[in-house]
Amino acid sequence: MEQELAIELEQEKEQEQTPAKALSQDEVLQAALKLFAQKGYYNTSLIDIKDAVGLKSTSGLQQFFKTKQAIAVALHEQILDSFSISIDDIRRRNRKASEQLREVVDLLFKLTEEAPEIIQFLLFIKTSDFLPEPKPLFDIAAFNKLRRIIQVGIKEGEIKNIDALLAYNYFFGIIQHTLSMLLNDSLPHCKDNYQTQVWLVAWGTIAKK
Amino acid sequence: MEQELAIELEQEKEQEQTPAKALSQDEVLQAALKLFAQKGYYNTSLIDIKDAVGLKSTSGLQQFFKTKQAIAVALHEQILDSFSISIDDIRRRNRKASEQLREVVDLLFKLTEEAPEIIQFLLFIKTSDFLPEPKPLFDIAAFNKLRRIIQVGIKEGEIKNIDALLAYNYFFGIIQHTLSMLLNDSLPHCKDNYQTQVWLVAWGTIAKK
DNA sequence: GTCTATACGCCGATAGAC
DNA sequence: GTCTATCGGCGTATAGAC
Repeated sequence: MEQELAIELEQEKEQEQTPAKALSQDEVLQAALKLFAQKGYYNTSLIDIKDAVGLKSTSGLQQFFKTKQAIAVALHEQILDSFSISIDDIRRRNRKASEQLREVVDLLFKLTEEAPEIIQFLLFIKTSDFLPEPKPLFDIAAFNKLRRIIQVGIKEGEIKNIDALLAYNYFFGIIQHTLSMLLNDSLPHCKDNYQTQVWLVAWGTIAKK
Repeated sequence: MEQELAIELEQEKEQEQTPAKALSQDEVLQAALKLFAQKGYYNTSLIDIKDAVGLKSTSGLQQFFKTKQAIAVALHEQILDSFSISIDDIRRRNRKASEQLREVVDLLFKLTEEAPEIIQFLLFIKTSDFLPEPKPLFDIAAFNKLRRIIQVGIKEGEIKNIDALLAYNYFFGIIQHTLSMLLNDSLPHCKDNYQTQVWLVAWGTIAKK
């Protein structure tokens, strides 16, 4: 009896390779992010998520998030907010639109290398999968900040005097498509090469000649 | 008795407002296309589809397609094939890469106006939703034909001497992003305006100056 | 041959007891 | 936090009505 109990405790100890703490909300989000990015929202079940964080039952997730949808929504907000903050930071540290956009592009490429799931989620997740009605572009803070950069660039004479939305479209159309191909392994990953080259072309579509 | 029969025949006749036939495979595909484009693959149930084609039971769909997945696959093939054929036609009728690409762009804009579901499906559906393993880009005939146009353009000196994949990336990055915004109503629909303007910018990224 | 009604099996999300 | 139970929805299979 006592032995059996000891063994059970032993096993329990081994399971908790994570030293002491139980489980943090952020671990759940991180695990979900990976899974959503890999397999998509609908192909990811709560069972997958609970496995990824080493829980025995999906019920354990409920302390953090009531529903699977709530996980995706939280993730979405967190990533967009974080990106938005990065943009603020970039705008603070640089004055010219060209510099700001260059840093944004650098950030996106860096993330694509180091945390592809984030880019996957940021650019290619269909929010309609987990949001009742997809948020219009203009309600997204990060988008508006990028547009702002372009508007200022136009006013300051750095960027061609065209509709800011069109300019956004040209510039980020190229960037986004490039990232997409990188994520697919359709383009080889010698990043330093592209990064400058792609930047030059994208900037060339909107720069005042 | 005879009267009843007569009435029944009468009713039957009225039901068949579609002259004679009951339900065609293409009707199913068309209905599914609309639904998939609107709500996505997973948010569309067979019940939605059967409602859309006016059936009383989902079983009626099985005469055409064994499974829901089979519907999506058939749709995917049909659209890609049709697009591929259009490209062949365009290549036959034009000799210069610039003319060919211009016509491809015109076609895409036209479809975006007249049959947005097709563009939605063509450009923005995640094939991994219904294909066990997503087809690599290089196995898609239409993609390779577009790339071919660019390769020839490079050889003939029309297009800058850069990697054909990168050129594809620049050109269609802009086009695709534009179509995406049109589908979202993020860009107003005064197409004649954009179409030429967007084309010029996209072509400018790859044209030999 | 074309469609309906019904039923089965499965899985996922959620709630409650322990 | 875990386990168990429930509930609902979906895709699919079958048998039969017209």
